[in-house]
Amino acid sequence: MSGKTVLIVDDEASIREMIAVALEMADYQCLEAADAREAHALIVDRQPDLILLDWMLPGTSGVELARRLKKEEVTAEIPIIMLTAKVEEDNKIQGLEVGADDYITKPFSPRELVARLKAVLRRATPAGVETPIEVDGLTLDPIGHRVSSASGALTMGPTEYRLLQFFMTHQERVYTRSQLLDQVWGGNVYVEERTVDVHIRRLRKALGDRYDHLIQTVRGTGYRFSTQAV
Amino acid sequence: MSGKTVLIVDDEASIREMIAVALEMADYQCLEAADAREAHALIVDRQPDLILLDWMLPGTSGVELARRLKKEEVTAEIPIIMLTAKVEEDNKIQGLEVGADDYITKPFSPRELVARLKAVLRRATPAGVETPIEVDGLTLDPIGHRVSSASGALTMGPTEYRLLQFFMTHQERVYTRSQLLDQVWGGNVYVEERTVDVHIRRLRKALGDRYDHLIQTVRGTGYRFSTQAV
DNA sequence: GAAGACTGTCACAATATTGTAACTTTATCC
DNA sequence: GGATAAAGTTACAATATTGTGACAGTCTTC
Repeated sequence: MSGKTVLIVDDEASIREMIAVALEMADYQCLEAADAREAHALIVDRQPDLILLDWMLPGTSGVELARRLKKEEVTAEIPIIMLTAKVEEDNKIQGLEVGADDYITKPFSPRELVARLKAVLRRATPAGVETPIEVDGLTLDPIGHRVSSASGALTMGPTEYRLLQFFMTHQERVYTRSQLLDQVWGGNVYVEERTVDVHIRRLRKALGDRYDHLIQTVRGTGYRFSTQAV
Repeated sequence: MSGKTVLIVDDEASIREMIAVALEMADYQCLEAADAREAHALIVDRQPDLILLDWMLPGTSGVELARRLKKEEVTAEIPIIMLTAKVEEDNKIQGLEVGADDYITKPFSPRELVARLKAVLRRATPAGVETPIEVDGLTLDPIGHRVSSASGALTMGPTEYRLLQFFMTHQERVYTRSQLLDQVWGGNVYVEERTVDVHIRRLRKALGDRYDHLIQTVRGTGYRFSTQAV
């Protein structure tokens, strides 16, 4: 249910597959890329929660890719774990500079990989997730799993809650129905796009007259959470 | 059964493991962290009863970490024992300032470690844990191991008591079934998640109509103890 | 060693949530 | 202004989640 998405970037298919199998057993969803280009496309498209990046890559090196990713706004906050044959001090320093969050030296056990990965994700998430988010008196408290306004608590279904949480952490940006299905429903569900509309409707209803204008329709595209008038 | 949770923060895995083995034999549950970040994540996540902190840490020093922890509300009352190669007066003063509760100089015997640790825990517990907790007339008295309301004593099984105690010391926060199993049943038991539901039911029943609303169901997630209406 | 309390699990009941289809309303384009 | 596409709404059946009572095994207590 909490299935985070992990992007595996390595040029050896066998290694990718080995990792993917291990991660899927631990309920992570996997994406695979063999080089920097593929990686980049998948990141933009699927917005993984974590990137497993091989130190050596054909063309651009892993370090170089990491550096590029950390510079871009979209990808800057995605944690990166470097896979390296042998961490040398030099590498480590270079890696830390570009912002890798952890290192794993090959060969490694699946158990270790999953453990490290959990640790990194745990470290990475709290900042954003544990703090209550407030907009115009509408507050979402992720710790208590509550939404409230001045006039009291708002009740809504789990999906509406997740939808609102996603929107409040990604304000002022339009998402297509398909992106919302990916982000809120989680990767590989087979659900009609119009279903999003229905949940948007339910969310608006739960928010009430006072706040339903925050969920804005962008005709022909999707929806947006915005504090600015349409 | 009284298994307290101890967080070991040291960058050397071998030392961590040595300590962990010693503590586990003495019926403590151990968590391990190699650096300040991991430590922080684990503290937030698992809320240990005591922290064993190495003086020297990569990046942030142990002293610095201790200072930070003592400042934060969540962690301020968790006792800290510093591990140092050799306590010099200078260190000691610095350490006392940041609020470490004891020092142990490496190398130390497991026996000594456990003894010191017990002493610190004995000293530390009264403040936080032995004080009765009261909510809306419902009182849990950890010393007498009793729960009472205006209309008299409430009886419940041991598990229900621990569950209530956990909830009353962690109010307004949602816990998943798996987290409750970790926290209330204790780390490594293999029990069905639905068992939590049954004990929640028993606890609610024991609390009676007057108080059972304090245990709230958060559909799709878990349970929460809250004085606020749903 | 028997009575009683406590636990964990199961099966079934009670609810809440979900996705979809069908229908209505609103915006857009010519 | 009418045709057409897109989004809003509602109702409903299917599904998922939680509540509840019962039961057998285990541990306590006297």
